[in-house]
Amino acid sequence: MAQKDTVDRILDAAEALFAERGFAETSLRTITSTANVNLAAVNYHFGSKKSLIQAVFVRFLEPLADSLSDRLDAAQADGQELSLDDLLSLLASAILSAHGEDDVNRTASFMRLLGLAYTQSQGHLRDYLRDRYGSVSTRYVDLLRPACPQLEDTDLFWNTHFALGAAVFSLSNYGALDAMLKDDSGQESRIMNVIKRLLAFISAGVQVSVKV
Amino acid sequence: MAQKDTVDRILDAAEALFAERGFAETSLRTITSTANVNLAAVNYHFGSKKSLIQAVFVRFLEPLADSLSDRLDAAQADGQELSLDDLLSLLASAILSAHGEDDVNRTASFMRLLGLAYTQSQGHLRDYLRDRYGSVSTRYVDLLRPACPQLEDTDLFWNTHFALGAAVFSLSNYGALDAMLKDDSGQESRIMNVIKRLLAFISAGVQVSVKV
DNA sequence: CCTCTTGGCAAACGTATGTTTCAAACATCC
DNA sequence: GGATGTTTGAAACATACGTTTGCCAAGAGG
Repeated sequence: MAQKDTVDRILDAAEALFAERGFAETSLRTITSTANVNLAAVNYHFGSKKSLIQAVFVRFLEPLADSLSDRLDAAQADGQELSLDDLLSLLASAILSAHGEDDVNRTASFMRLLGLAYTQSQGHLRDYLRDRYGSVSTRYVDLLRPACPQLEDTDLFWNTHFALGAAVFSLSNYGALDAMLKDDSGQESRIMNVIKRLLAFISAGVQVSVKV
Repeated sequence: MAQKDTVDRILDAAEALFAERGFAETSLRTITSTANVNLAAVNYHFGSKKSLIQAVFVRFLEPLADSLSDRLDAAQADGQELSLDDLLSLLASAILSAHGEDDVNRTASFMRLLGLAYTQSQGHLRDYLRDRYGSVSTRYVDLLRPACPQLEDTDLFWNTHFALGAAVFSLSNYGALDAMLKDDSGQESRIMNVIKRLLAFISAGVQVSVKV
């Protein structure tokens, strides 16, 4: 099982380092020496750095997409409609459970990666993720529509992206923000409470309809 | 005035390229050849790439900070309290006017930079900006408190960061989102309308209080 | 006229990066 | 147990980067 070991050690190291410093700022040498594997192992097992980046995302998104699909199946089985808050907490718990609730830091660091995937150019990643996970996300958004009957499609489009921004930004900078809060007020936050706040914020914002 | 020309050409090129591709992904060679100046000019005029990055931010933030201060002065002169919506649209118009409303693209691309400053590690930038513009931002947040009397300090802290995330994310990806919307619905957005939507979204979300 | 400063230019420097190579070690199967 | 295919290891490769250097042109001041 030497191979699986090596591959996973590389993925672990890459995931943590990418989340911490970004893609371009993380060299293969840093990754391989953190993972205690030979430099050439990355190109041997993954082919290139680009493919490594994609593999990191796939390893996280695959269970998430499955978990989200399962929960949607279960929730839709009753036949009754899902409310906005149902849908939001369903998504939140799918994300949290995708790799065990215990490892909340991993979730936070994945949110950071998600943010990076958007902000850092990495066009190849965006395209790759879209055509691999587009159907799940479309299914989710389609459920949002009847949950917010007062919204036009354009309202829904922008509101969901505002919400996505709030989530990605705040969770991906959770570490820095928590430190800032502690500086200012001496208090410390717990990530579950922040997620609760975030869901409330999003829920209120998403329902806003704007006539232009 | 050969110098000012060179300095500004570098700043223009750097601003656009950084916004488009990020800091690490933009080389000095790309910047200088876009700006039609010699490679050594960057290190001659700015000292280093780090200082160039800072200079790009200062060139944008300085007028913005001034414009925001002025507007706050003017608004506070009447003596009457500022509502949340007053404060939000005041900030929005300060940002838009900081470099002329005509060049909305420049504002969008600056939002992208702002997002990068958060997500890309660039610790030096974060510290530098904080101690240079911390006082203006503190002043603004202090006005937010009485405008949302029902909020605890912790509510306000997280809600403002959620709002910041929504703004930075959506505006900095405005180009991509607009294209996506057009693909989906054939419609096209105008950025002023999106800003209007964003303000409504934020206004609703910020006022949410959460008991934990 | 000479000197000194400022800005620009081409070339080079040193380093770090992603990738490739090739031989050695290892595992697997007949 | 030897042959075969797979995985590691150390080294090299080619390239791209930020930065530095040394020289030249133009202008200012005495």
